[in-house]
Parts: sequence; structure tokens; C-alpha cells
Amino acid sequence: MENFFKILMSSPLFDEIGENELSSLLNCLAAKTVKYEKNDIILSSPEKLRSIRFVLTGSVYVVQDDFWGNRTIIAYIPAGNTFAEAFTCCEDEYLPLSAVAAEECEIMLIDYSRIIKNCPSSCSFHNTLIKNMIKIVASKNIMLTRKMEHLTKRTTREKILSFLSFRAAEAENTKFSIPFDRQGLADYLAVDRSALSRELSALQNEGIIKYRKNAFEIMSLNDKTIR
Amino acid sequence: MENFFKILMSSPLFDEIGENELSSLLNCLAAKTVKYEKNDIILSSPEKLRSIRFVLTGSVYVVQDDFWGNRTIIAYIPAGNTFAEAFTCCEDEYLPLSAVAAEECEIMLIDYSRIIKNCPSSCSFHNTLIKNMIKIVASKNIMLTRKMEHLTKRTTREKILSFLSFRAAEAENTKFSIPFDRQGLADYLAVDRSALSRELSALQNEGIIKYRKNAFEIMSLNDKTIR
DNA sequence: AAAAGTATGTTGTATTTGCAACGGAATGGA
DNA sequence: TCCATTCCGTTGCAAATACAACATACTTTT
Repeated sequence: MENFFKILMSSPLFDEIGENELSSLLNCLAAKTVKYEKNDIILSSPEKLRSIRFVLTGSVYVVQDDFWGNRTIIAYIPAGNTFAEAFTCCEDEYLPLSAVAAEECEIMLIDYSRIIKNCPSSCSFHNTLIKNMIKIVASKNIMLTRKMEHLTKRTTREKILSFLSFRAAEAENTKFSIPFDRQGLADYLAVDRSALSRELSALQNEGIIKYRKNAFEIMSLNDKTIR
Repeated sequence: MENFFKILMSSPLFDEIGENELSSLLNCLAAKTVKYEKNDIILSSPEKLRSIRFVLTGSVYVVQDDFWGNRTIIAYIPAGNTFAEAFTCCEDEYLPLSAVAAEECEIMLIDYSRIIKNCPSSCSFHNTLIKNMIKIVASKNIMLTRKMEHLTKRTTREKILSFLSFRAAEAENTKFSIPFDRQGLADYLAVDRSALSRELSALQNEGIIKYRKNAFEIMSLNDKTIR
């Protein structure tokens, strides 16, 4: 476990928790780790959850497959972050999502009841941990809201520009990369892949954006581009 | 404040908190109430928040207006529920949303720092309150995920059926009502109002649904209707 | 009860989308 | 290096959508 200290310490879940304390805390939480290969299914719906998942190495997609086989990527979870907390916190809810390994990865499971119960040995970090949990769930909430901002745009073009300009703002640079391949981006924006490609080409022809693989650049920001 | 005890007691925020304790707790939280008329703007983006909002009477829409004036309804908040918690929990985030009164309503403001700080007079309910906060934020998270399930459908018809069948499942009845007028539903599903009307008519003509105003009934559930 | 205002339904049309199919480029083994 | 896969861009076309404009129904006010 010690080799993961760095990633654990930098994570929002263990914010304001010292390195010395982390070891005993992890012990108290009875955390386990599991390894997955690329495209392995980590969670599949419907499933009832008792543990939150922490990505130690690699990365994970949270996806939603519907009745007709359309896949939507709900979120991309890089190392150092948690996923499936919301469904763990609301014990009675069933998971309507799946999680798949975006690449080879190691996932740590932390029993939720151990987080929220002030443990008998009264290690004082539970309070901090709980506050961190709130922050994490709240920011995930905000992330979902942001994604909705893209999804509610009426045309593919608007969705693309909404997404790209958000990424640019996040990167504080007109040049940036995205964590999706074309199919992934199409899934994320809930549009057809070929329609996405068509629109990306059009945008490039019109000189609004440039791209090569996953590297993008926004050339001009006019009325239609500003969020 | 006493006249609101019933609605407060039934709310998830004060779950597992007794009526006797509620009074002193509210005192400790320094809650204030504000009144609004229908269509009044309760919160407008961008704004930085320090208090969570609790709907005592009436109801509220959380909406998102974009650059081009398209409005999307993110959520409908009936009395007894809170809103804008996520943006309050993540202090550093600016609110990219607005809230408007769906009808005449009274809103209680609760300072977030008073919720999470164990108060000097050490009233023992903060822990319960904090756990309730997590649950609330987590379930809002799930609600957003559900909404996304509707939004990611490719056609208006699929969006409508996804939404209606979810409502039916929730009501445990093929007959149910919805908390939106037509424009509201269109905003919620991020489609054009006339396209929505057209598709609703078509669905009714095909005998798949029946509706009159906000009262709906799902007649037949075939492949295309099951979620 | 009339008038004004709002909500809902209807329809025509230009645009956009989803879908299917294909070819070429890039990638990853063997 | 060759082969097999996967990824990406392109295009034609049928279908769905947004938009605008108008008609009708329903509410509210006076």
C-alpha cells in the first residue's frame, strides 16, 4: 500500500490528512485493492454498493448502456479520484450505471460504513474524511451539471463548441487535449460518431478550430463559441 | 418558525432529528426565511453561495439560461427540499445556474459553515446533519444521472418515453401527473416545444399514451417504451 | 361576460441528424 | 514486415428536428 501514498495524499478524499495518519486510517478503513485489465468491467448495473472506489493507477469510464445498446460515457475518472460514491451513500439505490477500465488499472475499495461511522478506536480523522466526502460528491454534482450544459445544446455543433470551450477554459489555453477518442466524444456528447466527425471537419474548414487526434485548438471565439 | 415544523421534520435534511431538538438546532443554525412571488428570481448566475436553501412553502425551478437565451430546467424543487447545496459545499465554485420561484414561496437560508462546524455549544446534531447532507447531495447526484438518462436519448420520442416511463415507475401507476407545463417539459428534455407537442400527439394517435394537460397515462409498453 | 393574456396544438419548410456503408490511416501483435 | 484490428473521415439518403407562424383552447382579470 505504501507505494500508493503519493497518489492517495494528493487526492481530495484525503485532503488535510497527514502522511503519518494515513497509514492508520487506511488500516481502520479496511481498504482492499483489485486489479483490472483494459475494458474489464469493474461495476455493472444493476448492483448494490457498499464500498466507494478509488482509482490508484490507470483510469476508468463510468458509462450507461441503454436498452438499445447505445453507450453514453457519464464520466472519465483519472487516477487519484473516486467513483460510484453517490450510489454508495444512498444505500437503497441500485446502480443504473457501469464502470469499465479505460486502461489497465488498480482500484481501492473502501467500505462506506467505515467512513461515516465514528470508529470505536475514535481515530479523529473521520470528521475530516466526511467533510471531504461531501466536497467530492458536491463537485461531482457540479461536473454533472456542467456536462448537462453541453448536452442541452440543441445542435451537434453547439455541443462540440460548448465542450471544447469548456476544456479550453479549464486548460487556460486555446490548445488542449481531450481524454476521448472520437467514439468516446460522441458517446459523451450523446451524438452520432459520423455526425460528430462531419461537424468537426466543417468547423475546421471554417477555421474555427484545428485538431489532430486528441489535440485541439480553438482558433476564433465569436458569438457562437462563447459560452 | 414553529408553523414550519411539520415540513421541516419530514425533510431529509432533518432526518433522525427529533422535534424537541429541532428548535434549538434551528437557532444554532441561524436560519432566516425570505418570501418570493411567482417567477421571482431567487438566485441568479454567477453568484457565490454561503447558504443552502430550503423550500418551506411553494416550489422552485433550478434553471440554466445559455448565451442564446435557451432555458433548460435542471430540476424542480418542491417544498421540503433543499437546492443549491452542491455549489455551497464547494465554496470556490461559482454558480452557473439560476433559481426561480415556480409559484409563491418561502425559502429558508441556512449558513453552510454552521452546518459543518461542530458548534461551540456542541449540539450533538451536527453529525446527523452532516450525514443527511451527504445523502441529499448524493441523491441529487443520482437525480442528475437519471435526467441524463433521458437527455442522452437521441430522438424526442425516446426522450419523452424515457421520461414518462420513469415517472410511471416512480408513481407505481400507469396514470400519473407531471410537474411541468409543455414549455417546461420541453425545457427539461432540451427539445423544441412544438416538436414536443408534435411527438406527443403522434404518440397519442398511435395509442401509446394518453394525456390531458399534465395528467398522463401510458397505454402500452412495447420494446421501444421499456427503459 | 368580454377582453386580454397565456398555454397548447398544428403545419410547412429548411436544416440537421442518424444510419449505413466504405476506404484509408494508424495501431498492435505475430 | 505483414496481417488483423481498430480508428477516423466521408458521403448519400431517409427521417427527425428546429423554427416560425398561426389557430384554438383555456385562464384570469375586470
